[in-house]
Amino acid sequence: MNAEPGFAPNVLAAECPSRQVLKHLTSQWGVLVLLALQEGTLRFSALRRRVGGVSERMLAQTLQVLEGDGLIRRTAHQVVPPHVDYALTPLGQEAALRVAALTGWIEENLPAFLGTRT
Amino acid sequence: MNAEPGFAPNVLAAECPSRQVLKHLTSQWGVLVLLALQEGTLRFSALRRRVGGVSERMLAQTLQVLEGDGLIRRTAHQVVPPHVDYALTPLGQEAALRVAALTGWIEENLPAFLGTRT
DNA sequence: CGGGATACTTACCAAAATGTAGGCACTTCC
DNA sequence: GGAAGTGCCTACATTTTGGTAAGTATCCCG
Repeated sequence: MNAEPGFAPNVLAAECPSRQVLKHLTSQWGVLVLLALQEGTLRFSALRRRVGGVSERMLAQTLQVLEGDGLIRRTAHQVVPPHVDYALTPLGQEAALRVAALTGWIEENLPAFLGTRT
Repeated sequence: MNAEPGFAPNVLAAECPSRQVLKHLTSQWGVLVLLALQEGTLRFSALRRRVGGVSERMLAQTLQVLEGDGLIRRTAHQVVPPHVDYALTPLGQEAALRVAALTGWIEENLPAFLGTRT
């Protein structure tokens, strides 16, 4: 399909916009949120409980960034006790796959890492 | 082999040591260094030129962290104009594969990301 | 012999990331 | 009525990250 960028995206180039996306995706909490949402839609406080150690502030901020990149979809139900849920978009699901591949590999090889440190 | 951890590594848990490894691997410069070294051994200044926008300070720091995690191997040749090269260890190569899968996907889908932002 | 390259380190400083604490508006549960 | 839960936001403080500049020792190039 078309795709005539005039330039090839390259993360090794400082000016490439892909750098920003990379930064968002690989941010401390970005990775974990993607991972948590891979299992299904979650609401704010459930997400907060799922992702160990995240503060409300950082969770809210991270969610906004990821939503801005089109990776997650935020749905607010106008009911009295606020009810909002977050889910991955198709794009987000693809991203989550790659992220999960990385984190899964880390978990599997954790002994190897712990071993290198005496 | 054996593998009776007594606990399952889980990045979603705040106390899990895998969190540290994840942080190193997904750090701004960590990702890019892994990527750059995937193509082959490089020496310090070549690496610096390869990774756009990195400062000497951050490159040196990043290399030390990744070396500490056993992802890269540093080899210093004791010659008068200093000559040091950096290469991926087998563990580092596996990590680089996953990281490259993520960055490659980002580069391919960059138009989709740029599109979400009006 | 001055300038540049090599591979760093250290000191100093600015900027970004992140945590803490409190507020808001309203409901339900006890 | 009072406490807790919901989904945030804002202000303030601290921690981490990252940049700049300079120093080090030695060699090669012109």
